[in-house]
Amino acid sequence: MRDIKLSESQPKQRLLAAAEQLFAEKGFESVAVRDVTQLAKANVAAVNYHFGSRDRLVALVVARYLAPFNQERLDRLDVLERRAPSKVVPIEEIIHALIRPLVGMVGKTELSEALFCKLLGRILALPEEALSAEVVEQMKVSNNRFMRAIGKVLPTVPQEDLQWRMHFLVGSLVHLLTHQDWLRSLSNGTSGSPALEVMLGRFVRFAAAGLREGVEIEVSAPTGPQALFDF
Amino acid sequence: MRDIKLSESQPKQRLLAAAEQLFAEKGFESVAVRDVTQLAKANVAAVNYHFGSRDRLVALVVARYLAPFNQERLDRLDVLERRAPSKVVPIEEIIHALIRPLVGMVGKTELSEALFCKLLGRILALPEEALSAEVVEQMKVSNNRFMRAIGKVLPTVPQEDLQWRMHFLVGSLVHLLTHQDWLRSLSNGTSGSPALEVMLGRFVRFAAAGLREGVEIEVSAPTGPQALFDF
DNA sequence: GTTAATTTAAAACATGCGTTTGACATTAAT
DNA sequence: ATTAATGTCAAACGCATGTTTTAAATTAAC
Repeated sequence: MRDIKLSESQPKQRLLAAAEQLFAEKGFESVAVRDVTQLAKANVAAVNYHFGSRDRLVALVVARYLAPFNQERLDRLDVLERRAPSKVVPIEEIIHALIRPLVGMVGKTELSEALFCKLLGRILALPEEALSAEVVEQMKVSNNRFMRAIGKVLPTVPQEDLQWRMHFLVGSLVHLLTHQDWLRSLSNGTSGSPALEVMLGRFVRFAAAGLREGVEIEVSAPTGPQALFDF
Repeated sequence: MRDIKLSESQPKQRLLAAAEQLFAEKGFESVAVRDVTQLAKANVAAVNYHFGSRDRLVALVVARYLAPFNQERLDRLDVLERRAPSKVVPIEEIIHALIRPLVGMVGKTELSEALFCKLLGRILALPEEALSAEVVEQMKVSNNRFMRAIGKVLPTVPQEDLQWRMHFLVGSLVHLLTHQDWLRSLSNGTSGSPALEVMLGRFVRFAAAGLREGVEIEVSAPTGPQALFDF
C-alpha cells in the first residue's frame, strides 16, 4: 500500500456527509437508509457495508460531534477556573464556555452554519436511551462540573433552583439550535455575517439573567430582599 | 334511540384514552396503530373505523388540547389587560397567563399530571407542517397578542430582542413539559402535592428574569412613581 | 320478529423499512 | 498473470407499518 486507501475513502465519506445533512434537516428518526444512499449516489447496501448498520451510522455521527463539543466545554471551563482560581467568574463567561464551542465546530464541517446548528441541537435533544453509555457518561461529567461551577458563582441560590434553571437553559439552547431559522431572517438586516454570534449573544444574556434571578448584583440596589412575586 | 349512543361511546373513548397515554409516553411518531388498539383491547381496524385514519386521530388529540389551551391563554390575557387598561402589568403575570392554563386542564384529563405535561409539551413541539391550518392560525394569533403585550410592558427592549427572548422562553417551556420527570423527584422532598405549581413558579421567575434582562426596575428607582405593582 | 344500520373481528393487502445475499467489478499483492 | 481481498450492485428477504376488505355479530327501528 502506497498511501491512504483511496478506494474506500470516497463513497464512505459521501455517505457520511449525506447522512449528516439529512439528519440535520429531518431528524435522526425521519431519515431512511435509502434517503442517505440516494443522496450520496450509492447503493442501498453501502450503509450497512461501510458502517455496519443504520444505528451505528447515527451513533458515529453523534459521537463525532458530541464528544469534541463536551471536551471543549470542559477545556474552556478549565481555563476559566484556572484564570480566576478564587475570584468569582461572571456567569456570562460560564455560559459562553457552555455554548461557544459550537462556533469553533461549524468551521470544520461541510454543513452550512444553520444546518450544523440543527444537527447539534438534535443531538443534544436525544433521549439517553439513544446514546452510547460512554457518551452518556461524558454528558453527566460535563453537567456536574458546570453545575458546581455555577453553584460557586451563585452561592445564594439553592442548588435545587440552580438545577431547574439549568434545565430551562438547555431547553432554550436546544430550541434555539433546532429552530433558529425561524428568527434568523431578523438578524441579518444589518450587513455583516456574524448571525450566529449575535444569536448566541442574545442567548447568553437571556440565560444569565434567568440563572441569577433574585440575586442583586446590579450595581445600584441599595435596598434589600425584593422577593418579587412569590404567591 | 333512547339515549346517547352507548354502543359507539365505549371503545371509541377507550381508543382515545389509550392513544393519548401512548402519545404522551413515546411521542406521536413512535406509536403504532397496533399499540393503541392493543392497549385499548380493540381490533386493529377500530382506529380507522372510528377516526378515519391514524393522522386524523393525532390531529384530534392535538386540536382537543391545543385549542382550549390557546383560548384560555387569550382569556387570561384579556382579564389582565382589562384589569389594568393603562397601567403596566408585571411580566410575571403575562407569563402566568401563558402557562397556567395547563393546571386547569390536568384536572379534566384521565392522564396523570406528569403524562399530561408530556403530552402538551409534545404538542407544543410539533412542527407547523404537522398541524392543521386553523390550529396554526390560532397559534399565530396567540403569539402575536402576547408579543404585543410584552412589548408594552418592556418598551425599552427592542422588538427584535423580545422575539428572541420569547423564542428562548418557549424552548424552556417545551423542555420543561416534556422532561419534567428528570427533576420531579427533587421537588417533592417536602410533603404536599403541588409539584406542578412549584415547577411553574420556578419557570416563571426564570423566564421573567430572562425577558426583562437589562431593564432596571428593581425597586430602587430614585424618583417618584413607585406604583408599579399596586393592584 | 324482521329488517336495516351500526359495530366488531380476522385476514389480507400494499408499502416502506433495515438488512442480507450472491454475483460481479475493482483493486492490491505475489 | 494469478490470486486474494475489497468494494459495488441489483435483487430479494423478513418484518412492521397503515389501511382495506369481507363477513359475522350486535344493536336499533318498525
